[in-house]
Amino acid sequence: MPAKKQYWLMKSEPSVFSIDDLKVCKMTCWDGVRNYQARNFMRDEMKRGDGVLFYHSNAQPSGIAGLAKVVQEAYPDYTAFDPKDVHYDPKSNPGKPTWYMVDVKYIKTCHSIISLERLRKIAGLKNMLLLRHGRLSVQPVTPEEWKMILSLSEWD
DNA sequence: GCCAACGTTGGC
DNA sequence: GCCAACGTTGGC
Repeated sequence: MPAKKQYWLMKSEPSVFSIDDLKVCKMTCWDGVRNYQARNFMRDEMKRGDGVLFYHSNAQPSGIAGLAKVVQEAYPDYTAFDPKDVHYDPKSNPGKPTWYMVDVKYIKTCHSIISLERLRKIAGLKNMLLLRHGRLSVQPVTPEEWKMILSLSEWD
């Protein structure tokens, strides 16, 4: 019996990497996460097949832009070892990696962005981590929240 | 282990 | 570009 499907929200600045970029390349490694809480979710809990809400941060407007799914479970984020990479971490050690990433695959795009402003107005989402701990870049989403958010938009 | 200084995220 | 929230660092 397969493990129960879990759900996540992952943030990206669309000026760096947007849902349209993911649509074009179909799949990407989610590199550059340098926060321990976010790392722990990716490394310890994300499983192949889990659903991902692709969130645009620092955007006009910020909000949920599309859906993706986890296709490869955590492995070391090699950008941490590359001095030329913007996400280089001089303290990390290839023999004992600090940072991990997963691979995610494009599923579909929101007809129009589900803005943060709109999410805040929905009673059933009051306890969503996104609305309570704004800065966490990888965070769990409950099945109820997932279902409710999917019902808020048409999807291409 | 405390906490001030500092850096980063991300909404606006 | 501003700045609040909050994570990290390092002196003690």
